[in-house]
Amino acid sequence: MSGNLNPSYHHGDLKIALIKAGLEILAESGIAELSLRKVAKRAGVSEAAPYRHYKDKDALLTGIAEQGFLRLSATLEQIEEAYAEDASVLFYQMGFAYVRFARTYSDSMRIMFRHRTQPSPSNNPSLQEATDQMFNYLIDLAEYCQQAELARPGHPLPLALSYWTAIHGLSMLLIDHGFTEEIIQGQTDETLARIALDNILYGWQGSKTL
Amino acid sequence: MSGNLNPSYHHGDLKIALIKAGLEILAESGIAELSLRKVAKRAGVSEAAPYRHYKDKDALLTGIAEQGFLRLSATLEQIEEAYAEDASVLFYQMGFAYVRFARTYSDSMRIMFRHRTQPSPSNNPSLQEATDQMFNYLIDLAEYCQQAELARPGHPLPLALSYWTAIHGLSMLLIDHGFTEEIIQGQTDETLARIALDNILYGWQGSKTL
DNA sequence: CCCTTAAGTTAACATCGTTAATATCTTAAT
DNA sequence: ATTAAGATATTAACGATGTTAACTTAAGGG
Repeated sequence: MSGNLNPSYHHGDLKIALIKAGLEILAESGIAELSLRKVAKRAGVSEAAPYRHYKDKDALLTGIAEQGFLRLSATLEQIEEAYAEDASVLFYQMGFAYVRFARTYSDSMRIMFRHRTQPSPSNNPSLQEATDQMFNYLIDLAEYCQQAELARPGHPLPLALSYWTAIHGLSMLLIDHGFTEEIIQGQTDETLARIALDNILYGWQGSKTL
Repeated sequence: MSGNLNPSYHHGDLKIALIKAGLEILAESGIAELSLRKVAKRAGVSEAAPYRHYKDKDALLTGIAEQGFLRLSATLEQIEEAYAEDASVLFYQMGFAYVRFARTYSDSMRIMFRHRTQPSPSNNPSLQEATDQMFNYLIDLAEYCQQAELARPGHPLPLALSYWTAIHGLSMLLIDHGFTEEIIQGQTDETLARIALDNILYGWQGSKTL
């Protein structure tokens, strides 16, 4: 109950400490350096210790992904609070924030949206919850825009879905070099985000009706 | 000049054969089994032979990615030819085809759009060319839709960019389990694609003006 | 106090990417 | 035709990684 006499045994909260160690390595050295062994060493345990808490590396990565979704949620929440008064500003700022998050924590993004052999939602309720929490800020956004008559009425889900696919696609193409110079022509992230966001709102027919 | 007396030496077109072997492994066993050593063995050479033709594994993967872009281009070309007469149908069918390609060749997609340490376009002209060729079918699509007055006039590039980000984002979220059941609610790929595509065309304001 | 069980350790295995040293084939100049 | 040079391939080895097996230690309830 009191302090651990032998600190190498019964770490106490190793499961959480491993995720923390993983995030530190990610921030300091990037995804290429993120091995189970290094995570274990940084957490101060032996290389096989993580297996008492995570089935395999994939399971630990899922834990890290969950943290990523929580941080992204927190970011979007801040944006929502900051710009709640003006739905139009909120619409653009939330998109910018998503792209900025992807740029800043690109390795986290890759882990959050990496391929998982075992479909996560069914097998991992807490990851599912974190994902849904993030998505709910997009639902909120859609509803704000409906109230401000920026978006058609009806179910907000298809609106949020469209928003996510577009801004997520842009983010991933940006961080993984999917664009060639011929395509982006030297334009900044924000300019590209504005193009995508304008289109979400007005569509290809867009300026015709404006 | 005549037949190779010793078939283990001077394979002849090993550079191409390695990509072919990689694609075979990808199709048969998936990305998890795609190691340089296995690729080499399947091509009938020793494990270090690939290094005469590719700087490292990443370089071979880039070659495989290039093939992926060429195949995707070919797919989009077929769609363009099949539905050229009706821009609206072409608009939707091209999106469906992109999503279907992602589903069918999901491992190829992950390699095509994986993170590259050295930004590919500058260092790899042929990959850049393959990417641009694919994107040009989206430019074509935008121009068709402009002619049919489905899209506003002006530069087609922002239109194609919006299209790509949205349909690419949807595809990646689909194949890497980015969606939870709460979000997609059991809807088919095509239904989800239709939602995204409707939005590209009409935007969030969409049905209000229709 | 002992005994079960959870949690951690060490050792080992197979696989992987990569490099060094070596061997073999091809080619072109002599 | 000979041979030197260069391209291409092989074998052997190294270090790192994910993972498992066998063993050890700590914690807590009867």
